[in-house]
Amino acid sequence: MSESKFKVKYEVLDKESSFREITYGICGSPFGEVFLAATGAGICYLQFCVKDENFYKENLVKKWKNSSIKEDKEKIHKISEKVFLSNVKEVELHLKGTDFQLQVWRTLLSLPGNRLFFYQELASFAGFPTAVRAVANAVGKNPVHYLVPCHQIVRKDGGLGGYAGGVDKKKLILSAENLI
DNA sequence: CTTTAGAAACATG
DNA sequence: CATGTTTCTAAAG
Repeated sequence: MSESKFKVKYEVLDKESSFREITYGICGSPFGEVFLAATGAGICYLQFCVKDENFYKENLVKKWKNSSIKEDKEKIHKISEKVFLSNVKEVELHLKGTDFQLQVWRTLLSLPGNRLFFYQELASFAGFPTAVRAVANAVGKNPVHYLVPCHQIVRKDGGLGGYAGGVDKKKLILSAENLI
């Protein structure tokens, strides 16, 4: 299970992004409910629901300023099946962030899925061996949970570190993938 | 209204 | 306490 990683294509946007139509919705997953959103190009937002729907909607609007969002449960449901019941290994992501963030996320995506990593290791791989804190910061900003394996990164002192969806969820996913 | 400067914050070691 | 980046706020221009 941990061997099969997603193949991910992703696209980078400028700060002044062009108009996008974003579809969003809430759906189930093996790890609880998720808020999922996608542009025509791919998934741009995926978070485990720990707050109410409005919180994520606001976030979405804030991040993708020039875009309009609309709900489409069916479409989102379809996407989620592709992600979580993955017979399909290829998923399209549509990420937006600073160069630094993108590089960190890219590194995360290239990580082998069969073991844990320390924040420090990640920093080295990303090319910023001394910028651990900055990297951790970027990891926290990752808009697409689970696909970008931010849960695979842990503290060096044995602690789990943080997780936007809650540390419990982090633990849950890790044990489901036999990494812990 | 747009740009700039500075400070605080951050999922660490 | 250092590290490097982002984000927020306040003050200019």
